[in-house]
Formats: sequence, structure tokens, C-alpha cells
Amino acid sequence: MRLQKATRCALYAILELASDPKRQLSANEIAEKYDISTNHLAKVLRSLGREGLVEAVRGAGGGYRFSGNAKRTTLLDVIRLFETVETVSAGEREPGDETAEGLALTQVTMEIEAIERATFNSITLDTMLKLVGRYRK
Amino acid sequence: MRLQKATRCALYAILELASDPKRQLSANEIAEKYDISTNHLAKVLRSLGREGLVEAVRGAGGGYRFSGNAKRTTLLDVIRLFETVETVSAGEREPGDETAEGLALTQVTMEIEAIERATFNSITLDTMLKLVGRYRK
DNA sequence: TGTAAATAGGTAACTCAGTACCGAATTGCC
DNA sequence: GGCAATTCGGTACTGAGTTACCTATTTACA
Repeated sequence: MRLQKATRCALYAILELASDPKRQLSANEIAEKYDISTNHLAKVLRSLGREGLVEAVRGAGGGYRFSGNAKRTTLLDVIRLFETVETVSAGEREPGDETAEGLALTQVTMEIEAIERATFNSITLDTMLKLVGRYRK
Repeated sequence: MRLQKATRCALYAILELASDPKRQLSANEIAEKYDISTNHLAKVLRSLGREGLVEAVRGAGGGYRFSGNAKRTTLLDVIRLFETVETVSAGEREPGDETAEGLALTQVTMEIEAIERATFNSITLDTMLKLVGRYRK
């Protein structure tokens, strides 16, 4: 479960924004809080914007605001945007895939992948924020 | 659950060898069956040899033989040799890790990792071979 | 007109896959 | 016994692809 940095950035940003949908933050403010590259984060935020999860306000005093549904959006919804979640169905064939051993192995990894997806999909931003709260204090 | 090619190679090889511990196969024979690079496979087999999972016989007519315990060795035992299985404990700190959001996220991914490990650890080579058998025929 | 996001392009670092090569051990043939 | 062929052992290296991140330019807003 090695998430890409971009994915972590995205999750940080969206959790931060979703924690108070009225608040508007610039990419810089978010980047500073989590000690990540502003440029990199900006790219990530654009992806989130395209999906309608955040809303961007351009110009002076601009920034980003959460514009999704925290109770409906799951971690998987966010992770999907940056990570290849389905290895196999993606038409990726490897040598040895058609041997009995290859098929058996693929079955096992597919089952694990399914669990991963199910887990991430069971956690909404809302429940995640509650978990975050427990670490705050 | 994207396994490296080396890991897949290793699993193919060890399953092949474990399926009949009396049989001795050269790296070349195994590589051909699974359509993978002999060089690459050789490298992998050396790692397995160092762990005592296979036994190498040098010289003409040499090759590899399974020398482990198929009922005791799990997929995790093999995967571990080629894959970083524990991201967090490996002392990997990322920016934003100490924020409440970072901690919460780490907890979730760690739980998924634990499931992965548990799954791979629950499958011995022996049970895997039975699964392989179902794909044969 | 300054600030900040949108967009595009590009690069440095790293990882992974695979190759090349040489040495050591073993076998079998002459 | 001597020698060639075979196969493993180990190191070093190369090339492709990915990841992370920066730079520069454009667009929009106050």
C-alpha cells in the first residue's frame, strides 16, 4: 500500500478543505501546513478541481474551497485519480500469465486488490475527518 | 498489489520446483516455460538459494531443486525477499506525516498492509500448488 | 496592476528490468 | 589425466520508464 506522494498530497488537501467547506485556502497555505511543494500541490489541486471535488477561485485573494459531498466521497474516489487501482483489468498481460501458476497468482493478487478497494471505498471523507480529529487534540 | 516482475519470477520458479522436489531443473528450463529472461531468473534464483529455499547444483547437468518445506513456507516468505513489505516501520518519514491528517492516513494504509501480509502469509506453497492444479487441466 | 490559479513543458533523480561478463564448479568425453 | 562443455555465482552496467518537482507563460480577478 505504497501511495504516491501526489496521492497523499491530494488527500491532505481535500481533508483540509473538507474540514470546513466555507473556508478558502490558497495552494501555498496548504502546502506550508503539510510541508510539501506548492507547485506539486497545485497540479494535484487542478485534478481535484476537474473532478469537481474542489472549486478554484482565481486572481488575488483566490484559493480553493471544498465543493464535494464529504459523506458521499470516499478515499477511493480521490485515490483513483492518482493511482492505478485496477492492475489486471487494465489489460496488462505479463509473460507467464497464461500458465496455471500465473493464473493462480493473479487470482490471489486480484483478491487482495479487491480488499484494498473495498476498504478505501468504505471510508468517506466525513469518517476520515472524525478519525483525524482523534489525532488532533 | 502490483508485484515486481522479479517477485513473479521467483514465485513461478519456486512453485515449479516445489511441485516435484525430486526434479532438478536448470534456470533455462524454467525461464523457457514461463517465457521470462534467463538472466533475470538466474538472479532471482540466487536469492532463493541464499535463503535456503532452493538448492543449486553446479556444473553440466546441474540446476535447482526445491529444498524448503512447502507446508511451512508461505507466499509472504518469498515475496519479502523481493518486495518492501513494511513501508512505515522501515523508518520512512514523509512530509506531513506528523500532522493529524498524516497520522490518520498512515493508520489506514497500515491496516491495509496488515491485511495484505496476513493474506500472503496464510497461503503456503502447498496450498498454492493445489490452487495451481485447479487451473491446469 | 499585483496576486494567484491554469496550463504547458521540461528535467533531475530514482527504480526496475534486463544484459554482459567473468569466475568457479562439475560433468563427460577423448 | 586433460580438456571442452555446461551451469551456477556474483558484480557491474545500461536503458527505459516513472516520479517528483520546477519554470515559464497565460489567464482571471480584485
